[in-house]
Amino acid sequence: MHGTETDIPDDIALNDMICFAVYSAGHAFNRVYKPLLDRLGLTYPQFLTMIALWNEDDQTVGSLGTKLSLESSTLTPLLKRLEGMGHIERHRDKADERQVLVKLTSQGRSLKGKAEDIPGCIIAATGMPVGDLIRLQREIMTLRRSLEQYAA
Amino acid sequence: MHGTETDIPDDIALNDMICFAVYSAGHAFNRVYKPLLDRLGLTYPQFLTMIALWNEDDQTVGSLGTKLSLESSTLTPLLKRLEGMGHIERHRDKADERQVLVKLTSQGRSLKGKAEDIPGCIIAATGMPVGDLIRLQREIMTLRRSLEQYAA
DNA sequence: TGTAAATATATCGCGTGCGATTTATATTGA
DNA sequence: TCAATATAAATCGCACGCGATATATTTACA
Repeated sequence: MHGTETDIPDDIALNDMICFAVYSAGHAFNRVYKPLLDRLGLTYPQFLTMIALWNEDDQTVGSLGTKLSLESSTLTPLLKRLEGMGHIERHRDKADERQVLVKLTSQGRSLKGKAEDIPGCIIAATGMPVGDLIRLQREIMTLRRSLEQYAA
Repeated sequence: MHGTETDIPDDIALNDMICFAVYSAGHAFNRVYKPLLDRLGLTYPQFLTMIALWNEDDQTVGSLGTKLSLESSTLTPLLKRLEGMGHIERHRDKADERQVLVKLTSQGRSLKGKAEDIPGCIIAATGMPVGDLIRLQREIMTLRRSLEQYAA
């Protein structure tokens, strides 16, 4: 019995698994983003990092990690690449030398302008009304919170 | 204006973006799966591949790639690792030597038994009623299909 | 005060994931 | 038939993503 409202399927089928739906939808998003982000010279995680900085400049690596749910082992090399491209600067915090502060350069700030049409493209790509999209987005964030709570 | 039903936000905010919701929910699933799959000695993509084979043995690399939305450049090394563990065998198709057929070994088949409690754990981790989960899963698959269509 | 514990970031190894290319085989059509 | 084209996997380079560990700095507290 598959797909009924109350039973857990006896056989595991990829297309009935919510984790696989999320996994493959993530890949699908990446494929839509790829040509849009190529114009900016950014990867998708780099783009997310820039968004976090456009919203709040001068953050520590840890603060970015919390917002993006990424470890320093992922962020440090990524930030070094953004620094190499000239979009950000990294400096140890004078008040607490353990921390590294990440700041946008003027180049990094101005990149935001080139990204302005991207959200509209993504919304178009989903083929869904914005209201449905917002509702779905909130449900997935709720799911994420439950999973994080369970994993912790 | 954020979060209204009709407007595209002026400022891009991570927590309002459906792509980020999907991206971070995917990571959250991975963190929940990690301890469960460690018992099987599998990674999450390896687990998905085994599920595809438990449902239909003796598939080509291309068929697995279609079902998992993965390229041969991802699958080939992954399948070699599964082969190295003794879960599968890979042989060129006699009828069409371009294709490689992937078959479960008896060890690979019996691994399914050790995975039987995993779906229940995942459902518990989501903290959602199964009915809601199925509905959400279908909505995300619909989203995925739209994105794939747009990317193509 | 001075040492143990905690905190923040960086480094390393391994497994994805994909675009671009290569190699081998099969199909097509002049 | 046989050369051009198409198809299927594999290979390579690069960028995540994380667990485990290392390093540096700060905090706690005996």
